[in-house]
Amino acid sequence: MPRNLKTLDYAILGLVARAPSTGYEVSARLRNPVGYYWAESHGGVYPSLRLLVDAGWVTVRSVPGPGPHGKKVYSATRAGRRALGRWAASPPADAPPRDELVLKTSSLWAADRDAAVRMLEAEADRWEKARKEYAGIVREIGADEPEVGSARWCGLQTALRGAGFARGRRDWCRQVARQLTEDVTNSTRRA
Amino acid sequence: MPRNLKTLDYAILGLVARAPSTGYEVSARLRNPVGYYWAESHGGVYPSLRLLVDAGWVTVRSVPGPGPHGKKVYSATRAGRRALGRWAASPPADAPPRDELVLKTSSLWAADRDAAVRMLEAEADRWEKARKEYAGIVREIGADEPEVGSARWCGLQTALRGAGFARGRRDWCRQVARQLTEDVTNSTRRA
DNA sequence: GAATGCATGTAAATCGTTACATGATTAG
DNA sequence: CTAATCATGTAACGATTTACATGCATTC
Repeated sequence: MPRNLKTLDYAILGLVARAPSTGYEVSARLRNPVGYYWAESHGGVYPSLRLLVDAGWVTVRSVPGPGPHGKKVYSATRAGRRALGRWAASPPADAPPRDELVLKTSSLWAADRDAAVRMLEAEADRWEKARKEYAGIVREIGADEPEVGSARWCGLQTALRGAGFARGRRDWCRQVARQLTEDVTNSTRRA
Repeated sequence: MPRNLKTLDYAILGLVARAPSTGYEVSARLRNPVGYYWAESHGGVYPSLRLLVDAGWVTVRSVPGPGPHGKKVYSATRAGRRALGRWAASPPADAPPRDELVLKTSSLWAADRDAAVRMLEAEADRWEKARKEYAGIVREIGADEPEVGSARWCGLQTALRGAGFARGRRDWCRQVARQLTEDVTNSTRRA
């Protein structure tokens, strides 16, 4: 067996299992929509596709196309779809959380009060924008009333989670900022 | 100037700015509580501390202690605290989201229905546990009514965010699982 | 006296990003 | 005819993790 599979490999397998694609298309979908919940750059795409082919989970079909290397369309095999399903239903690893905003918040006591408030308000705006974007996707997919358990329904669920996350974060930013501003007002009045 | 600073460097600066610590203590706090929002392993701690000292943001004091290297206590300088504050109030980079659970959910259409439901319910339980843990921290810090803008107040805000995140995720897992089970029931009845 | 915890540090391996290199096709 | 897009791939660099290596102090 070759190197063991990384999360990116399964992300790519999931894409070609939904629809046969070229590596280029995989890269594009990896940015959007996959990038919303699993962002990774394109560097590993072609090696990963080769690996999936070696594992027998994906097949390639070379067709004439642009560029010096032609064009290759990748599709998932039945074994690939089964492997994808097994992986998807297996418990996710404790995701290493990497939340720079929260980390920064934990050191905000060392910052200038106004600068902190400005940062938090800007973040609140950012997440409100993100929330709207997710809500749009939810409306779009939801309009079709996709069958429960279908691929589109899965996409709807992930967008719903995105919207919930963005809303929660927006509200949190606003609350933290409000406390900071109200405290400034009180101190000024008291002084 | 040496290599430019990484997020880990600021995380460590934030720790020694709160309280003078040894590298070992920094490692421990990096797991808990920092690990809740910025998990990273200990490999880079000592190089990072050296870097912070070189930058003039942290000072070392060697004291006799266990081990072949003795013991070194690191503290932040005033310049270090100012740098920390500037960093904390600067807008966070678009964090590349890495949410394995959501990624898996997007491929759940390929999975066995029961296995999917089991996974989601297990995740819901996990996040309910996490939520309780965060709620306990919130109660603990909140009991002191820390001054707005203080270091402890910042810790309270991060714990509140953790609790909100865990609650949102728990509810989402439950909803997705419920839809999946109810659909199975309907199909069975109809059949 | 054995295990655990404190304490420092390094090295190798892996993982991921960015930049590079090439070139056909299509739209303006 | 020029720019953008489609398309494949590699190489170098940087960041992270894991494993290693050492040894004092304390508790059981």
